[in-house]
Amino acid sequence: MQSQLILQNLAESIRLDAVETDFFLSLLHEQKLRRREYLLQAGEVCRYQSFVVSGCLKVSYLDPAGSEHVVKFAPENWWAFDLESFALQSGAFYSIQAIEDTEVLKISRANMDLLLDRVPQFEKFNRLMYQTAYIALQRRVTQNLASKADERYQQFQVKYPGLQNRVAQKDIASYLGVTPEFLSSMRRREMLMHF
Amino acid sequence: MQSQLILQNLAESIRLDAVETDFFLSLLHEQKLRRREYLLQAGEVCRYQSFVVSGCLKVSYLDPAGSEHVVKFAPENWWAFDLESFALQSGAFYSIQAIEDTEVLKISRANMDLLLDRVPQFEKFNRLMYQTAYIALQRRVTQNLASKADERYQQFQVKYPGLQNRVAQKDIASYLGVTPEFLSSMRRREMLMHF
DNA sequence: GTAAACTCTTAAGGTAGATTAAGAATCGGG
DNA sequence: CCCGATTCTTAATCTACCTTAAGAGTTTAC
Repeated sequence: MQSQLILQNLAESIRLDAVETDFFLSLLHEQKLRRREYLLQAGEVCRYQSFVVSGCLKVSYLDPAGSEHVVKFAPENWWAFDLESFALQSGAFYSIQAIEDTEVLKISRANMDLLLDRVPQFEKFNRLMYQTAYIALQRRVTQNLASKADERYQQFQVKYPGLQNRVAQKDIASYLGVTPEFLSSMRRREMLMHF
Repeated sequence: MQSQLILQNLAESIRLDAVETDFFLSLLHEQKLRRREYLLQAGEVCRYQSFVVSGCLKVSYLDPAGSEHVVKFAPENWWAFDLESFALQSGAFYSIQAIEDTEVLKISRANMDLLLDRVPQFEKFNRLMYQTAYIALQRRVTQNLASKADERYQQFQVKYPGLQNRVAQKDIASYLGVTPEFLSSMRRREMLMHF
C-alpha cells in the first residue's frame, strides 16, 4: 500500500507513534478507479472518507436543470468526500468522479469512529479538517462574490498549480461558473496579451 | 438577563441539568448595540461568540475595491461571529454590525474553553454548530452557482421570513450579489406580475 | 481503423445585470 | 421642525457572459 503520502499528510496536523500509525493503516482500504468511474454518486450515502494517492477526482453537483457544477478538484494529497453525507449518513448531495485513473486510500465511517475512540489525536485531526474545509469554502464564497471570471481563473491557477493541463476545459469552466466557450475566449485574450 | 431564548436554542441540540445551565449562564455577557454600531470590525480578533436575543446583525466583507458584501444576517435566535477568527484568534475577515438596536448574549473564547472542559456536552454543541455552518454555507454556494438573481431572492425570503421589511434594500441586494438598482427592478417586475 | 461521440474553438447575436445619473422619499442630527 | 445625508426608484446606456451554431480536433467503442 502507498502509505507514505497519507502519513505525511497526517503529520501536518498530528503526531502519531508507531503503534498508532500501524493501527491507522490497518483501517484503510485501497481502491483503484479508472477515468470516469464514480467514487460516489449523488443520492448514495457517503460511507468513506477518501485520500487521493495518485490521479485526480472531481466533486460536482448536478442541478435540477441537469447541468453540472464542479465544486472542487482533488489531485494527489487531497481528501475528498461529501462531508454532510459522511457526518449524518444521509444521501449525498455531490458526486465524486475520477477524471484520471486514480488511486485512493479510504476509511469507513465505522473505522473512523473506532479510530476516534482509540486514538484521541484524531479528534483534533477531524476538527482541523472541518475547520479548514469551512474556512476554504468561506474564502471561495467571498472571492466569488468579489471577483470576475478572469480573476477567478487566476485564483484557480494558484490554488491548483499545474492542474489546468490535466483537467478538461469544460470542467475548469464549470468550476469557475462560466461556459466552456467563455473560458476559451478568456484564454485566447490572455494569450494574445503576452505578445 | 433575557436567557429564555438562548436556553431554548441550546435545547435543540443538547440537554443540560440545572447546575450546568446555571454555570453556562454565569459565563455569558450581555451587550446592547445601537443601530449601526459594530460588534466586530474586520482585522480585530473575534473574542466572543454572540447570540442575538433581539434586533438584527449583518455579517459582511469589505473587498479590496471598497465595496461591501453581506454574507449573512443574524436576527433573533441566530448566532453570529467570525468562526475562523474565533477559532484561531487571528484577525477577522468579516465585520459584524447592528442594523437595528440589538441585544446579544456573548461568551468569550476563554469561557467557552472552560465550558468545554467542565460540560462535555458543549463539545457536541460546538461540533454541530460547525457542521451546520459548513452545510449551510455549502448549500449557499451550490445554490448561487445554479440560480439567477430572482431565484436567490426567493430563497432569501424563505430563509429569512419577514426580514425583507426590516433590512435595507441595499443590504439585501448586497447579500444577493446584485446592485440595489437591479433589486429594485426585480421587485417592480415581481409586483407587476401580481396584477 | 474507422465511425460515432465527445471536446475545443471561433464567431454572431442575445440577455442578465452593472453603471451612471437624477429625482423622490426617508432618515437622522441639531 | 428643518436641512443634509442616505436610501430607493426609474431610465438610458453599457458590458460580461450566455446561447446557438458550426467546423476542427480528439477520444472512445466496436
